[in-house]
Amino acid sequence: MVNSFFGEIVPLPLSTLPGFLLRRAASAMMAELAERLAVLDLRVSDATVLLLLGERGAMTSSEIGKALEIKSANMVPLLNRLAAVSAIERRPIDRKSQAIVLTASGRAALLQVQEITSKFEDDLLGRIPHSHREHFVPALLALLG
Amino acid sequence: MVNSFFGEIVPLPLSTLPGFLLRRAASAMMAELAERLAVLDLRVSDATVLLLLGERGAMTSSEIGKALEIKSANMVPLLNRLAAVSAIERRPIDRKSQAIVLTASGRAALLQVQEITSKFEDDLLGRIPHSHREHFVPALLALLG
DNA sequence: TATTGTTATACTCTATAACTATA
DNA sequence: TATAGTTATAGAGTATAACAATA
Repeated sequence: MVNSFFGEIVPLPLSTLPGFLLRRAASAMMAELAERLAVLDLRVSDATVLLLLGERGAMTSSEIGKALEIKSANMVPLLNRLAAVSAIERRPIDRKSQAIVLTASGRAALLQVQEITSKFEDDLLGRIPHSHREHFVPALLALLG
Repeated sequence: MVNSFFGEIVPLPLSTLPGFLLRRAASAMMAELAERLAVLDLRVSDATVLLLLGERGAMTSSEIGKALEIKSANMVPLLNRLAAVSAIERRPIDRKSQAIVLTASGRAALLQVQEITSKFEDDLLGRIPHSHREHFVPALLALLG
C-alpha cells in the first residue's frame, strides 16, 4: 500500500458539504461533456452558442453574451472560432451592430450538437436514482433563483 | 428598451438542460463562496485544504492532492501560499516525503473558515425549497458515484 | 451619453512534460 | 522501478481597462 503515511484515503472528503459536492459534480460533468463534444472539434462554450442560436434564432454578440454570461471581450475569440469553421456569419444590422446567424454548415453542426447533448443530458439524469431525479432540476433552479 | 434586436431576453436560456443548470449553479456558488472567503485572504482551494487537514490531520502533499483532485504540480504554489501566511508547515517524514501540518495560526484560520463555510452551506441549502432539499445531496452523490 | 464590438492584458485553474532525489 | 516533490510551461476560462465608431 502506497501513499498512506497518515491513514486510509477515503473517496470523498468534505462529503457533508453540498457546495463541495456541487463543484465536483459540475466539474466532472463538464469534463465528460467536453470529451463528447471533442469529436466535433467544438468546445462546450462553442456548442452552447450554437444551441442558443438554434433556440432563439439570430442574435447580436452582446445578446448572446448576456444570455450566457460571457463578457463581450470574451465573445470575440469565441465567435471567431465559430466563424473560422464557417458555422456562423456576422451580418451587419446597422453600422454599429451585427447579427450572428447560423450558416448551413452551422445548422448541420447544431444537429450533431443536439444529438450529443440530448444523449448526454439523458445519461446525466439517468445516473440519479428515480426517487431523487425529479427534484434535481427544481433544486438547481432554486439555487439560481 | 435596449439590446433586443431579436426579441426579449429570457432569464435562463437552455433551461431544460440539467447539465447547463448544474454548471451555472456551481459557478454562482463558487463565486459567492470566494467572495465570503476573501475577507480571510484565502482562495476556495486554500480554504478547502485547511478544512481537509482539520478533518484528517497531517497529510502529505500528494495525499491532499489525491483527496481533492489537485495535480501535484499545482499543489506546490497552493501550499506555498498557505506557508507564506504561516498557516501550515512542511515537516520532513523521511528524506523524500514531508508532512503538511496546521500551525497554531493555521488552526485559528481554520476556525474562521469553518464558521464561514458552515454558514455558507446552510444558506445554500436554505435556498432550496423543503420538498426538494433532502434530495439534493443524494443526487449529487449519485452523479459522483 | 450609452452601447457595440474590439484589442490588449492579466489572473486563476488546470494540465503535461521533465527533472531530482529517494523509497 | 515507482513515488514525492518540484519547475517550467501551456491551454482554457474569465476579468478589467481602454478605445473607436455609432445609436
